[in-house]
Amino acid sequence: MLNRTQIREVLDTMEAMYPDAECELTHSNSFELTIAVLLSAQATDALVNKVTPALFDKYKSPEDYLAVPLEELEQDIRRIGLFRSKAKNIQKLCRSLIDDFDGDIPKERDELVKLAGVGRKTANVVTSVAFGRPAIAVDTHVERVSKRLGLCRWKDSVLEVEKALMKKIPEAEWSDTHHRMIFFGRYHCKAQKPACPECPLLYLCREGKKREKKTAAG
DNA sequence: CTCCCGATAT
DNA sequence: ATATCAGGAG
Repeated sequence: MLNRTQIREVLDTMEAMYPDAECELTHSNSFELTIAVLLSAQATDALVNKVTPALFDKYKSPEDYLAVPLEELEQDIRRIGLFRSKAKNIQKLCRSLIDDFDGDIPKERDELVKLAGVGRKTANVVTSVAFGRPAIAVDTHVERVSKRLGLCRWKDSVLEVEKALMKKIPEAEWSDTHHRMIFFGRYHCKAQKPACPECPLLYLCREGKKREKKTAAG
């Protein structure tokens, strides 16, 4: 586990690497963002961004998504994967937006998670990106990076990772750090082929040092 | 815990 | 061929 000084070095290094890291899901309002994040479960942002332009052109309101048969919406998002459950969740989400939330995406996480297909991670993204609330959404990248660097314990659940990060990172830096960790994980500390040899954080990374030994021996 | 699931990288 | 991708529901 990293100490205070090391955590500061991690935050500063990531800021230097990705000073302008931000949400890469294309969207023009909180409703589109929520749909995009829901669709991005177990899919890459790049793929979601290929599908959403036509999708957002066709469906502009909750009513629009409810006006077509489920099968039609399924076909419109099929390429993203998990399309049956996602299509069903989108229509359920739109129904409850109209019935329970006056047609608007709620701003609080506790309200957001009541929507179908919206769990804690998606709610954190929406409340943070769309409404500027401080939050750390722990996705696959944030979890992997946090565990490799030692910002949390290896055995931590996703919620425990989030709590560890919120405790160790100043609240004012939550949202920026969150996006920088996404970029760091997506483009540098990748799941399959991490760039350890050229990593500025290798000196304090348990996992990176292990990998260095491995490649040196093998 | 399992299931959902196509696209892409390795 | 297999792993992974801005997870969530049952």
